[in-house]
Amino acid sequence: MARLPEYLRALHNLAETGHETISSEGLANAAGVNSAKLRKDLSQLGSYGTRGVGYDVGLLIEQIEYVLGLTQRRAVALVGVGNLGHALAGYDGFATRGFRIAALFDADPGRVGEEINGLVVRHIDELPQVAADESIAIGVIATPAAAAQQVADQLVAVGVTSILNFAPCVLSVPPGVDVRKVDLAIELQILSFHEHRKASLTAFPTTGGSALTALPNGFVVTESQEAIGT
Amino acid sequence: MARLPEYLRALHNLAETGHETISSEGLANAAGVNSAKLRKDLSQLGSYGTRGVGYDVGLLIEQIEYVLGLTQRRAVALVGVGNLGHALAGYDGFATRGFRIAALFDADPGRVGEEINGLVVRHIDELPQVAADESIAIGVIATPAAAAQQVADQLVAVGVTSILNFAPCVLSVPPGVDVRKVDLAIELQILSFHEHRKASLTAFPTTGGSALTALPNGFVVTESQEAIGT
DNA sequence: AGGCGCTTGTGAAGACGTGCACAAATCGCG
DNA sequence: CGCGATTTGTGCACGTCTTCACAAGCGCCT
Repeated sequence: MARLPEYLRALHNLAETGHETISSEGLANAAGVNSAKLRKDLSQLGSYGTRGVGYDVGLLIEQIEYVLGLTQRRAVALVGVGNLGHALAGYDGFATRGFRIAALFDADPGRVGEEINGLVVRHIDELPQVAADESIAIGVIATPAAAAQQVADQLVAVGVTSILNFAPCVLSVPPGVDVRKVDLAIELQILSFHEHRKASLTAFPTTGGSALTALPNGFVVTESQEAIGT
Repeated sequence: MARLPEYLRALHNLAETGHETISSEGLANAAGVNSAKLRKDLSQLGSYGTRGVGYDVGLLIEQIEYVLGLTQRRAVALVGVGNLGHALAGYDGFATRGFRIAALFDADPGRVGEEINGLVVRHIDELPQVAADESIAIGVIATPAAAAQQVADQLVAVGVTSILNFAPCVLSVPPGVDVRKVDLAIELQILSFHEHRKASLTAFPTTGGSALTALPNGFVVTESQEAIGT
């Protein structure tokens, strides 16, 4: 389930503040979800808490990390060291949450050789050699949209089976390869939609706005703050 | 609907390549969704294509932009000019897709005064004055998790009603304020989960892996490449 | 003018996720 | 040792989203 990482983060917070056990309601609050949903998610894990007491924080962390495959520190290849790629290369959230950026690549010869956070940027053509040394299963694409598909093909060719794509385009990959897409502009556009809806609702509180302003069969958006699918 | 921005991007691509009309199936392919789903989404818009022909690309772009509230260029305030915030401030995808970064803020005096992409970083305490000048409805939080809640409160206090949160924590905001969260590490962890699942499936193809490796009532994940909710 | 092929829009069925409400289980205390 | 307070795990019902399949409509060609 896609909510597990959120639970995991909340659990780490709780562990740091000294909690040894946590009730489903407490954890649900910390993760921003319904407590019944959380219990159902955790029950699917097969892991069990203790009735009357709650869940053992340490044990639950172990379980979730195991299910997420975080017991091994996974090597990630980052392609595209532009504006965004630069920030990603320096983002310590990856290192602290189970991942190791193993190599940086770019197609621009002007960027090759640059050192970021202790890692040297290599040319994308060196990808096969690097992949032969390190077992890289996850690739991150932070290139312009025009280059993304080609990079994806190259990643797949060297055995990458999971791709995190920041380029605003749809990638086509063979079956068995997972792609997750993060489009920052789309996130803002969704917020803009909410803004627009709110504005027209206050303007025409009874009608819900014109047929074009708000959608005919009124989109009622409940629980926000959840940007996770699949 | 949260898929509209994706359609919009695909439509812009089509417009640039000279298409004047597009069938639901063609657009569905470009956006990476099912054609029936796309038709249903568009029919809810109230906008109509022409049977036997398809949708008018230009008209559809107008309609979607209107529904998303992109007819006005929205002003965005970005708080936190660290690693990630720096990249966001320079990300031209915002400017080209309907948004204008109106102001940059940070709490670190050492960063105040720095100029990024033509904008000067101001101290977070100046937020009320800036908000008085410009009508800012959307805020982006790119601070460390420890500061995020406080920043969110400050944003809400000056009238921001939509927040895009990059900090790995849950924000609590009053009703009427929308929050979308993007956690880069979580995206990778979800991919890691897929990796783990794939690895155990190939190891034990018949059983689907041990009860802990893969989930008991096997998660079959279809259609990936969709990271949008709400 | 008429028919044919193509495409939209939508009804209906099915899958899926969500939340309630309660039984089962555990701990602590008298 | 037993009882009550508390919390998990889950059956059930409900609403939403997805997908199929097809009728209605439009343009083009003869």
